[in-house]
Amino acid sequence: MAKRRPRQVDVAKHAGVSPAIVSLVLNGKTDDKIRISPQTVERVKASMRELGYMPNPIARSLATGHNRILGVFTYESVFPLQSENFYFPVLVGIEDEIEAQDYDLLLFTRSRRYAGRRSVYRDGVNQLLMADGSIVFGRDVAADEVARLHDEGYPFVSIGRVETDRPISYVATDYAGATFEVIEYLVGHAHRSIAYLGAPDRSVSYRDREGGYRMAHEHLGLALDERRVRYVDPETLRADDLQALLDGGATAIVCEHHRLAVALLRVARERGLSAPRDFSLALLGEPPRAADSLANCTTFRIPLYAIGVEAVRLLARVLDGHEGPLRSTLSCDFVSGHTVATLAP
Amino acid sequence: MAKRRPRQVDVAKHAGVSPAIVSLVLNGKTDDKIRISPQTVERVKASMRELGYMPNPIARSLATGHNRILGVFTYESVFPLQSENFYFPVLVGIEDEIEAQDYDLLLFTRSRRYAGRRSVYRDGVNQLLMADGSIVFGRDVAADEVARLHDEGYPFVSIGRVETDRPISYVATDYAGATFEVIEYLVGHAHRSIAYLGAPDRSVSYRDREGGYRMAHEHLGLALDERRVRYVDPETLRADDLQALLDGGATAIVCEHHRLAVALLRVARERGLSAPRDFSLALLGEPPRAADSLANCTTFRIPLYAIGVEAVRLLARVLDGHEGPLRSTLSCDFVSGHTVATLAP
DNA sequence: CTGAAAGCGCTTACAG
DNA sequence: CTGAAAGCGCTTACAG
Repeated sequence: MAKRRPRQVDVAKHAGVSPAIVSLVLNGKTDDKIRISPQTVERVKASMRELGYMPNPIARSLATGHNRILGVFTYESVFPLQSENFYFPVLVGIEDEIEAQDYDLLLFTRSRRYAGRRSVYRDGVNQLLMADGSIVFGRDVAADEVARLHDEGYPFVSIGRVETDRPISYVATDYAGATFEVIEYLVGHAHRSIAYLGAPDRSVSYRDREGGYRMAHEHLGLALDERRVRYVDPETLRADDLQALLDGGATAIVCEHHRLAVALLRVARERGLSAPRDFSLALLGEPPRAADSLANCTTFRIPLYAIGVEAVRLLARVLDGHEGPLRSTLSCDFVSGHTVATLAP
Repeated sequence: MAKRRPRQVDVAKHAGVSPAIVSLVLNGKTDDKIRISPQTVERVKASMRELGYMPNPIARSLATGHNRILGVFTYESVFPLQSENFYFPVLVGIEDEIEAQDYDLLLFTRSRRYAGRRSVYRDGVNQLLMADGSIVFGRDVAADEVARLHDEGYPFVSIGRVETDRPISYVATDYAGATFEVIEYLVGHAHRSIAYLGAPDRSVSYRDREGGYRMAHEHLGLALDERRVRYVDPETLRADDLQALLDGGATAIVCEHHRLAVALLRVARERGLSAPRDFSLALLGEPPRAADSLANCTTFRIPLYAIGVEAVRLLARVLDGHEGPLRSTLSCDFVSGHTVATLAP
């Protein structure tokens, strides 16, 4: 049958040299200090061709300690290959840049199958080790796992700021700044009393937005009424909730999440209310295309593709030996939309 | 600094056993014939935890000869991660099934950078060797490379039939059958004289369609006029070409490729002609969403997602030791559309 | 039931 | 300029 592939020794024997020479010729280390006679090089190359030799990349990885493979791990429950997925453009950016950096791309799809929350560790074993380095992302990057990865010395970059005391590398999105800008815009339209509708789960990116909201109040000299900051599940949002905010004097509402905004518009309709007629509305982050009711919403655009690209760039630098954490924060583009009206004095 | 990761020997020493025992415990080979005392197992596990040991997957790959990684290589110039890409749904199917089969997914993005046509071989070296097996696809899977892969004994599955004498595994699309069905449909609408507009490049999938066209003529007892079979570049298609076909008696036209159909409708419009009023039109394969002018075209749907899934299934069987080539041919769904009219007698 | 050894196929100091 | 050897970190027969 198919006789086993020739190995380096076979080539060495065939060419009458030692395996080391074959390795050197293979890796083109023939010009530096270690000089091999041109005839020898030619003889080795001829033998390689003749025997149809091709080096085993696994063995090479073991010997060198790297393999030019970059891994991608997501904490999302579903791999972001579905193009409607929020993270899909990030993945495209990652892929493009991994190609540009001349790496292959390993998608850790296996891990998904293991119970409970997704985890980089399976039975306590780091699943990323096959790749030279990895990018991890998802709405909820697990701070403890990331800390452990760091402590192990595994090279990785997180997409999304992670709250940990470890000096990890990440690319963050400036949700705080973008939210600040939205509040500024509302204030520029004469709003002084802006309600904040947040998700019940206070993940980092949400808290960053809220931070921007609070900072804007401080910097712009607006009074902040805590009764106007509400965390609510879109499922349970009632028309009464909206009414209460408006009765409390709010003239504008910002929503952390598109589902909150959709729910808000729905309950508004129940009462015959709409934006921007009865209240102004801004969304803190781009809505998915499918959310028709938000097509013209005032919001900001998250640079998803660029985030993916930047993550790979940082990872490449880490792998090139950069010491210390590497961090980038990318800003969002404000989108004025049509759900904010100037408040009549 | 970060002291190097503990290896198996370290655990062995710590637990006072030989490395072999650690390996056995690690791989749970503790129940079969080789029995290790429960205390020993516990001691080893405790040592592993204590030292924070995690096995090196590369070393394991080298020793076992596999790593539960499946590769994906495309002959397309651009990786099909762009969601508008024809092959994108195939990739999604591949990814889903690779996950289901508990493998990781290695995307060979590196190869793209190497000059000329895309190739599995870089400087003569098979780039796929890192993965246990791979799926290759693209509009033009290189028959010579695929033959070589087969001769080397590398496990792979091709998406798309490949014309080679080697018994390779592939999943094909029944373009011939689908085209047959289209012709049958046209004949059912009283057409007897059906022109065939093909691409100048006669890649396998195109020839399969043409085969279906010819077979349909034979089986349905239709005369086939070779002057009605034309290979033409969509760029150079002229209104005169259409006119000539119609003057020659053609009442219906089938197009191999959506760009041909778009071009055909364009030149038709120049003459004030349209389908299905002045001629009937069918497209031999689903148009991309962006092709508005073909939104209602009579055509057939290519089961792209299912093709990806099936390819992974075949590959998994090959890796499970199945001997001999594995082949699947998936059929397309006819889409009646609105570009075919019944011919007045 | 456990240990010592060879092997997976490379690369890289280290001698000559 | 080239060879012999050790090492990368595992697994798997093979002895005991």
